[in-house]
Amino acid sequence: MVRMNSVNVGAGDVSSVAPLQRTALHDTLVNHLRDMIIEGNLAPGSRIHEGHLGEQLGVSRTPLREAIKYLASEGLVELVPSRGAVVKRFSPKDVEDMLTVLQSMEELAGRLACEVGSAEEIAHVRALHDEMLDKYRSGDRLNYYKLNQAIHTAIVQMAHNATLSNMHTTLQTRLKRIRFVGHEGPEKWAAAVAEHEEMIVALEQRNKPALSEALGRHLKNAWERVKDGV
Amino acid sequence: MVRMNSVNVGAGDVSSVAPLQRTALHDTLVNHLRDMIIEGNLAPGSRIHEGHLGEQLGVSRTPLREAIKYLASEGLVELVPSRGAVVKRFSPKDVEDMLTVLQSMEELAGRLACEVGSAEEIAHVRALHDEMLDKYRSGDRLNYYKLNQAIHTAIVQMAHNATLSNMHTTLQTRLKRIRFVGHEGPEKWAAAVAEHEEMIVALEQRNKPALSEALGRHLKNAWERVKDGV
DNA sequence: ATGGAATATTCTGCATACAGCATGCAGTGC
DNA sequence: GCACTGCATGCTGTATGCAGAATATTCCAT
Repeated sequence: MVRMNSVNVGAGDVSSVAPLQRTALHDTLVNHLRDMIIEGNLAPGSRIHEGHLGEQLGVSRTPLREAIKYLASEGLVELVPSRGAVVKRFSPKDVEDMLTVLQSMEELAGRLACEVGSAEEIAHVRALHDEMLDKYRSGDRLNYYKLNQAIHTAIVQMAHNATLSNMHTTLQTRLKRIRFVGHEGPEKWAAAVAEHEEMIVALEQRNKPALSEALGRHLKNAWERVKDGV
Repeated sequence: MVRMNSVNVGAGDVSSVAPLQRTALHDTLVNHLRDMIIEGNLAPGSRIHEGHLGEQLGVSRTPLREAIKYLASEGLVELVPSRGAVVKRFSPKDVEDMLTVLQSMEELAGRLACEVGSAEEIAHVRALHDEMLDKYRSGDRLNYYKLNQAIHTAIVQMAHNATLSNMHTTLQTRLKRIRFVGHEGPEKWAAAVAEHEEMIVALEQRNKPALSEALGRHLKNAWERVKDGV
């Protein structure tokens, strides 16, 4: 759940020289595997073959295994003793459960954001929103989707609560696999955009209950909209 | 965050022979290290020396490293590239953040428990509560504490939401290190017990808002009570 | 032909070995 | 006397090797 810190160890930092980003192999693998799972390259329910996968990626089994353990804790894979790791398969009930928690988190984040978010942060979210509207108008679904996610993430970030951010990210990641399926029709899409507009307004007014309620409703509706596609 | 399943793989399960509990070393280590961290055997901020620790526990570095990666994802340790793992140190702000999220989760759990909890489950919680009262009256702090935790866990369990349970457990574990410090005085202790009584009543009446509110207030107060001790 | 047992194979789990990076210390130049 | 460089040491990160479990295969019996 907590993303690993790629701490930059600049011994004697000279003025403003950017310290180079060091990355351990197992860390890289965590991200790579996560992407593979989300994008479906590693199908749910399928076993992860350390030997093959390692060879395919050009790494030995050790860092690969370490990455798998990390993802197991994140809930993306399941560890079966003596049989290795399996990409976790989520039942509809699992997904509903996650959404319930995610909704609760976003509602909390909304309230906190209204309290402690800075004017700059709010402006930033507004900017993202406007950009998203552009993508909506031009029918650019992929970038619409990305900005959509970015907005939700930004609002959670505004709560300035590290634990909340981490857990939200974890859930959002798990659900990405599901949500990506959601290619809703024009009218549903319009409804989603309208909800976003509501959210932004509530945020700009720092209207806690309104934002919280809008976020909750938005998520609930988002699920209703894509439900059939799962 | 998700506890590893120690799945019992009985190849050819004969009638009702208890399948032997297979446990992988890295899994065992996860639990062991977690306990060590919670109990303070591994001090916050201290580096984890793979060589020494492994020798001390009688295991090689490989499963130890795997366990560390798992705990890193859980947020109990931090991975520093090329310098290994460090037991995470939580700032007061971190603790407050965790409690904010924990509170939100318990409130949610309370609402769900009122909805979907069975009568048996409610009776079970009541039993735990009565037992806890016994410990309170006899001044048995340790068992009081354990039952206290058990009650909160049981209520969350009643929500029948796996994700919520897992995340709640993760947070509760992280905070255990902190909460254990809480040796409050008699009057504060009495207040905590009173709050619990309130919770049970609300649960038995399936009074959603009341239970949710009581849980939230209880946690907030619990924090106020032990705050100074941190 | 089919079910089952014995065997062969494959894969996981753990240990060990090796390479590279971090850190502390001594030595040298200013 | 101070700072910087270069070396030595220790630890992390990765690869490989080996033992045991799980699974696939084959062969025999019915």
